[in-house]
Amino acid sequence: MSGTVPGLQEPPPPAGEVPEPLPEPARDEIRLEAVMAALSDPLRMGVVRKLLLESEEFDHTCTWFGLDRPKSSLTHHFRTLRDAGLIRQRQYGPARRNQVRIADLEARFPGLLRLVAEWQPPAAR
Amino acid sequence: MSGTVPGLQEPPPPAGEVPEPLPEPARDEIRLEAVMAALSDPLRMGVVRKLLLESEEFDHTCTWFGLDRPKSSLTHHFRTLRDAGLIRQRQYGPARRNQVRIADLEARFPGLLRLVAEWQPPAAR
DNA sequence: CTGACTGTACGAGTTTACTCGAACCACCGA
DNA sequence: TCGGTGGTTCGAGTAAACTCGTACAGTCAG
Repeated sequence: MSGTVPGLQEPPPPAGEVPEPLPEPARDEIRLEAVMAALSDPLRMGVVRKLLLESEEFDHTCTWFGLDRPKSSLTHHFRTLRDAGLIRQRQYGPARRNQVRIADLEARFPGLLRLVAEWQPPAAR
Repeated sequence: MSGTVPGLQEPPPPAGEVPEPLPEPARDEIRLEAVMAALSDPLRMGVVRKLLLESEEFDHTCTWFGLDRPKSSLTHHFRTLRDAGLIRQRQYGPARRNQVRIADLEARFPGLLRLVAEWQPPAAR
């Protein structure tokens, strides 16, 4: 595809046991208004959408998304997504890999992820 | 049901011609992230949910919702909902009546209104 | 051990949203 | 004409969110 964005190629996580997820709300604790608030930011909406559309077999680190923001900003946004229950984060050595909690979200708010996947960014970045 | 909330009984709008809607985004201009931001506030989520569940033949004024907030606050929240494209407002004499833009929202974000209708408020007010 | 890599924690500045009082306006009925 | 009702606008205070630099911590390869 377009080769401008770095990091689209990323090695899979080291094979072996899967680390435990970082602290996150249980399925029944995910609140719709918190999910809405998390998705009201275009950057975060784009993160979830990209994970839904382009992640293949394995989950990805924060740098895979090619966002040109400082690391502390990315930490903030990914933590917001995790606190809202949208993504799950696992620590693979030094890297932290992200995936969408598809089963939990589909069970709790069916159809919502489809809207995110079909979302059109306001301006092509 | 519970008789604590005032204004559940409300007369229908005066019969006759229907006023034009107040300025609002066209169907294709409704942005998902703006809708999410509007629904991230529990008060506004409750407004849309109540309209979906309890409005019957006609649309309702702001006081029908029984919200104990100053009028200027309600103006702010209803304007936020209208700017995001969630509700349509029409001026009936001195009163302003609200309805959910069901057809527009269902066409643009199918399934989203169902999530709002099934939403559970964090604490029963 | 040292450096590269990924990411956190803290703190501060800036912006945005929410909240509300006060003054005002339009309409309607008596 | 005079309230009462329903709602707006302005402005300001407060709270929350976003943004980011700096410093630091853990892992891994050499």
